[in-house]
Amino acid sequence: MNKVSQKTIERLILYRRQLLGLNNKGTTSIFSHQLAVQTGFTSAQIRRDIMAIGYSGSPAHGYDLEKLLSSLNDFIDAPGGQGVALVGLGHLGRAVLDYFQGRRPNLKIMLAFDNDPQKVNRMAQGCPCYHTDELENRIIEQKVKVGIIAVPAIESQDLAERLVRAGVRGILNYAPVKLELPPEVYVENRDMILALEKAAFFARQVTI
Amino acid sequence: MNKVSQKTIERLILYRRQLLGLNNKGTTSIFSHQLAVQTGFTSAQIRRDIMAIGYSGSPAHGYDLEKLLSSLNDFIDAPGGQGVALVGLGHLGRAVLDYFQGRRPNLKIMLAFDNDPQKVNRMAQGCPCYHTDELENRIIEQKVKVGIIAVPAIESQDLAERLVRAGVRGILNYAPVKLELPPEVYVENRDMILALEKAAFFARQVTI
DNA sequence: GCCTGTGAAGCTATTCACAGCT
DNA sequence: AGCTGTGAATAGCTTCACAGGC
Repeated sequence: MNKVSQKTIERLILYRRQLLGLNNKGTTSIFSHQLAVQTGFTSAQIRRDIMAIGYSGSPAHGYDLEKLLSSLNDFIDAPGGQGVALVGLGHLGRAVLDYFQGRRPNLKIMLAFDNDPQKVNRMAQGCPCYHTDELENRIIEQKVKVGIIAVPAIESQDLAERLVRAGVRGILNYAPVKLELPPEVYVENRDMILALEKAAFFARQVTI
Repeated sequence: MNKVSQKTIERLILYRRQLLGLNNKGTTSIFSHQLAVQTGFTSAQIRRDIMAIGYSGSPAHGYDLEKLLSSLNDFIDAPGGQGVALVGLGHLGRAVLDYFQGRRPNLKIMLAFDNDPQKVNRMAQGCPCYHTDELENRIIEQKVKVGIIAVPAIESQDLAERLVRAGVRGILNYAPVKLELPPEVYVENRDMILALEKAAFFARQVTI
């Protein structure tokens, strides 16, 4: 039941989000074709993905919302929750906090780091910010395994290496840089410049 | 020679970035296996991609850097350059300006929009910010075809529709929302929350 | 010898389509 | 009748491996 592709995980996360919304509205069950309309995937795709996490619906009533949500949570979330370290508290770092903080009960940005004395030793959206000098110590102390790189390109490789040395195993990288890290470290690249160049390219293509 | 997949375009953009760096250092030609090491793709992949844009190297000298760059530019960029409209000048919008502005000569964020009177009718990183009420008029006037959604989730659908009505054909969407837009509009989703959930998930998996 | 360009093979991901259930 | 679960088919993407050229 384990070992799921990156694409599948992305969809599972989106299903969960959609289902949480429905759950709040009082819906108690759903068919794959309904979720398909709401998420933009095909119903066959959804059935395959749900199969992959080992949950089964019933042909008569579709998927039980509560149970499916709890299967999704079990699959996606870490048992005791996960802490995240945010490196860089510039506009991007603050944007990440704005968008994210409090959104996922099992995932919390527990530490932020920056060099700016104006930011160091203050709270930002419920998250303490420390000087980058303290990065290794604080991360080891808090046993954080997930990091976010939100610093300028030039600083990103060095800080990523320091995260990894402190035990981080998954990095969300916003800098437009290919990080060179040991292969066991997972890197999710969200290159801000690439994204815009790509959108601009396809704005000119005839879709359809 | 046209019609290239999303994945191919992403790689082409990264090749170009790498090659621009080499060009500045005075390199004049490169073999696919060298670019492979520098970018982390395979040499066969690189040769296929370069084939797709209709450029040919020589077995003896590899790819001529100047010529390959100019083929890449011809393929990736719009002939007269493209203007971009940024909707939302909060932390995320400013981060986009910080990272992007001045990076690509053929792509310029020409307009920003926000509701905050503190921001309206001022410049931010060389880009004028107008009130959101002016969105349609300004975009039509400037013939902008690319938009960036950097507003809270709740506002994103409405603003995306307004962009499209004003003629925008490609949208970079940072909000954690599936935008419902006509199929001819290209949407590049960069859901900030999904990215972090995904990185957290794979931080726990045994890569390799 | 060592490169490029590329047909063919191999993989991965998605969709089809239907048996089986209620 | 209308759903799920899933084998089989298809589509899409990447790598292999080698002919041909300098």
